[in-house]
Amino acid sequence: MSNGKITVRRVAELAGVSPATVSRVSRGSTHVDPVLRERVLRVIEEHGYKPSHFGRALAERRHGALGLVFPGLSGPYFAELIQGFEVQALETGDSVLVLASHSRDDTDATVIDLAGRVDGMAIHGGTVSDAALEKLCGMVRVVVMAGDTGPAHASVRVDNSSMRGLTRHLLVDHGYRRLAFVGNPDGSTDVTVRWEAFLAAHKTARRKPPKEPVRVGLQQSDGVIAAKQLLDGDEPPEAVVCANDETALGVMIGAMGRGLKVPDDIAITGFDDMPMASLVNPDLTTVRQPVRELATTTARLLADRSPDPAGAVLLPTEIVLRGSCGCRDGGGG
Amino acid sequence: MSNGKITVRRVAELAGVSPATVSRVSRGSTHVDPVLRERVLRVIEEHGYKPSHFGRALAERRHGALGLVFPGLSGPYFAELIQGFEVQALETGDSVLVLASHSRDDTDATVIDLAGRVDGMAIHGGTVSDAALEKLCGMVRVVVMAGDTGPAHASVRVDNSSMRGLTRHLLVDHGYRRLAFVGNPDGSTDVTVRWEAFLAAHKTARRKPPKEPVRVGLQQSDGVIAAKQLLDGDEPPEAVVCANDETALGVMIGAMGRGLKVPDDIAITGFDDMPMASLVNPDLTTVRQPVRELATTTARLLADRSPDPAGAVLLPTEIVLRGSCGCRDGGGG
DNA sequence: TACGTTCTAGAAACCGGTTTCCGGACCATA
DNA sequence: TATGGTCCGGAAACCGGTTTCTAGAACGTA
Repeated sequence: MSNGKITVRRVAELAGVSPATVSRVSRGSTHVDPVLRERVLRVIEEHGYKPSHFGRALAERRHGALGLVFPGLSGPYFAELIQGFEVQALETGDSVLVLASHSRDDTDATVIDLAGRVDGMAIHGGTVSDAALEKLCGMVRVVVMAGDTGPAHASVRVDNSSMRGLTRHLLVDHGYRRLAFVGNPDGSTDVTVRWEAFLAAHKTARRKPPKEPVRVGLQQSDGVIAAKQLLDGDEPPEAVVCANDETALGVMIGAMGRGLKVPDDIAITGFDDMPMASLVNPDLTTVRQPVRELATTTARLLADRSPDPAGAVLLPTEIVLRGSCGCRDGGGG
Repeated sequence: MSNGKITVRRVAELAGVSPATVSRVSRGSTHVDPVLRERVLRVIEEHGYKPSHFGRALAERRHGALGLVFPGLSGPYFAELIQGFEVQALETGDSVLVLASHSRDDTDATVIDLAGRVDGMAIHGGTVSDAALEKLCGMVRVVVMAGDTGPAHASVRVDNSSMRGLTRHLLVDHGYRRLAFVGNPDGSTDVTVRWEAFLAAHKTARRKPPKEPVRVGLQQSDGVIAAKQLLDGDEPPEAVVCANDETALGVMIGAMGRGLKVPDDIAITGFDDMPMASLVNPDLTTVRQPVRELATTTARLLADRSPDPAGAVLLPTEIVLRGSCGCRDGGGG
């Protein structure tokens, strides 16, 4: 009925009490005479009074909202991330403001603006410039996820070093010679670290350094593009190490489309262990990372109003050996 | 420096003017003496004054934010949707609050709460109950996207009836007998309409009604699950019509994993025309729908402060015939 | 009966901008 | 010089809750 336009003072008037009492009742806090409380509650019920977020936010000096900044979302990874973050935020009664716009240059200004309407911000690695990040830390509580750790902000990330063990597995256990890396190390912190771990594994195994990575995005379609580049050229690799499962699936689709057999003709690995990984044939060797936990931990850190400013959480990952690398040949079919 | 804690009155004090003048300068609106303006601007610059969204929202009686309610996001469709929506919202200076939580029962309450902090809400079809929707319409401007059209709210949707032409193509042009439908008609309005178009095409072609749909979700992994169900049973279909590209890809992966050839052994079609559709081998016959336009149109309708309350926008779609249905046999490789 | 304690409820200030209203200054014209 | 119009800037009210402060009532105790 009444367009949500009813205010404390109006309710107070209707119930014959003061605004203060209405506020007390609506917050359910301090002791109020049962008779008055009842009267106020009836008016609230009758007129559908909802306290305005404006006024409340202004008075409480808190927005009741968290910001979430992405590099442009796509794929199951970000879906899981946003969903986990949101569920956790709802838990504490916070709303979620997302910023997934892509253009890097105006993003800084947009991000700063966003900081003005939230109590805390979760920022995905590689999304904002260092200058902007520093400014943000001065404005609101900031948690960087899947990015660099720093002194001014807290961070939550996963242990990407499992990529080292996975690479070692391909080099040593399977004895593959030529490995290719698919993913852009300059694109995100995660990929940077995975690429470095890939390099390190080569060094440890005393192999000559691999070729330059195939610098593509993280979507399935990027995997198909990478496959074209890798498989149609001279000297295709024996194994393709992908920055995530999405691109690995894309590479696999590209390989199969060319009549190649996985893993006999070419081995492929991913990173994430998303649902599809265990459903393809052969099923995908990958690294399991706790994406949802990454999101919920971040949200929890932001909602937590404790004084400590920073801290670095590192979530464990686990290598999952399946058919696509050559283990259990023949796959799951 | 100053934790964003600086207020109009403080700036006014420092610049030796009244808060009113500061407000005027910061909004850049009415005529102010250049000398005073300059003085105020310098103080603003020096102390990094940013007007609080609280106060502004309260005074202007507008949040400067739009809500976006999803059934739980995943896949390129929702990624595109949220991104398009956000870009358009930023255009008008609005922030975006997303609600992607899945549990239907508490969602109603959450959605109502969300309505209290935004100026308008975009609601994806099949996300909230009719009762909640009605209540929302009384609170804020509402646009339903990809859902039912109604008298109280505006709506933007795509022309799903192309599914009818696509089905006809399979039945008549290719002469396939047994068609299977993958997707849950009770899951979303889009799928409902596509399923009905699928049925209608059978009736028009005077074929006997198809079997019950394979009721799975809209993700790639759901397609793999559907493939298992369809292909491992007796009497597999000659063609599989999927509710979207994601599941179609999943079915295709499942089919290939079983050694089947597409389209010779089994034809497959999708809906969306996402990037992957043209990259697989054979490339995917599908229906192109303008997802980004769906999002931007919705956001534009919400930002538009014109008085007309409702309206129904129907965006055109286009059948895209490629290799996976049997046209251009041999595919793109 | 008088005094002190406790508890409740209303008045008023406050959160931080915006905007209306009004007085004063400046300029032009009679 | 007097008067009318225009423009500018400050005081104050307002947006809608919350919270502190205080007055008064009720109750218990000396």
